[in-house]
Amino acid sequence: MVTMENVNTHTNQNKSQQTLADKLRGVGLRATRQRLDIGSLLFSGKDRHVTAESLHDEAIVAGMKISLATIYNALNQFTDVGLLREVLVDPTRTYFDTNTSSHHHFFNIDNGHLTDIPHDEINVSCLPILPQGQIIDGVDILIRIKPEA
Amino acid sequence: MVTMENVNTHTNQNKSQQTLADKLRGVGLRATRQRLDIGSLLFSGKDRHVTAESLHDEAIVAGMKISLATIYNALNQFTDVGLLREVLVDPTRTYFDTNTSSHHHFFNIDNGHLTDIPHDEINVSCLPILPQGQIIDGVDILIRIKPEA
DNA sequence: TTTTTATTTAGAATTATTCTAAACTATTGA
DNA sequence: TCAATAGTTTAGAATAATTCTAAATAAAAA
Repeated sequence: MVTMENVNTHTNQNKSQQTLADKLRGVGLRATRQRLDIGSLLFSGKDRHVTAESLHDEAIVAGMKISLATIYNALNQFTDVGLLREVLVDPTRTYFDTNTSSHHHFFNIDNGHLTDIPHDEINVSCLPILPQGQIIDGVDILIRIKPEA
Repeated sequence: MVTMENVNTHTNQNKSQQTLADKLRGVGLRATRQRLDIGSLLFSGKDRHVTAESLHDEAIVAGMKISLATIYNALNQFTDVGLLREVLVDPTRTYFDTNTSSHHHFFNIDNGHLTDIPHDEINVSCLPILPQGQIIDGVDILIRIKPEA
């Protein structure tokens, strides 16, 4: 029996889900429905900044059946394997960034909005002397901005 | 009656507490015993990075009678008036820095140790275009370091 | 298939932090 | 100096983000 549920509709959605499944297996994670759903929200084009809560709300609105615990698990796993990156801006909640390339952030202290600064638009010069025997793991630059006047 | 408790012992401790009292009144805070105690731990020479918990532990060891809630209150008030500065390095707890001048941080991801980078040892060039109508409130640079090899 | 191993999830637990409201203390002004 | 007032401290409750537990479920392997 063929229903709408098992017909392959050949949409872009399907195609990107397929790619995503490979991506997940490639990092040693099973391509479960929940992870594919989360991935479809996170990795469909534009870069995003989400919290566990915001992503869960979004998933629910999109009609996905998924628990908050699973969102937390997935965000942490995705971060562990390098599919996401944590951004520290607010001590009360963790933000995750789908852009894992080297770049920095503007944080609007007025409305809590976070935006990327392209890598080539900022530059740290005159790097300080590192403590003995230590090497750099990463550099995070956060520019807090606010409305003029 | 004169006891050890109300004799002025003319120590450096006393002197710095006096200065501190003025500092507190200068920012509109009453110079209570608790705030003086906390201040004596925070502002006695070298710059420090503390959490509410670590400072409370330290105060207890020093024999000070002070509640954790008061530590939280004081750290937040001191931050509000510019005597301290918050540093975001760990999503699970807030660090406070007694160095409020413009500077940045090394964060040792191996042991969680935080150290200052003097202002003149680091430098951001080529500042990115700000979103329309926004101005910079501050710039935080965090360099994550780890043991070599 | 059947078995094994990973994943999901509800709900409990944990943890940092804030809140509440009552007791206390510094400051003000008579 | 002393009472009135306004700010402070604190125990303990409350909150909120996140993790944990253990049982049910689903994916992969045999």
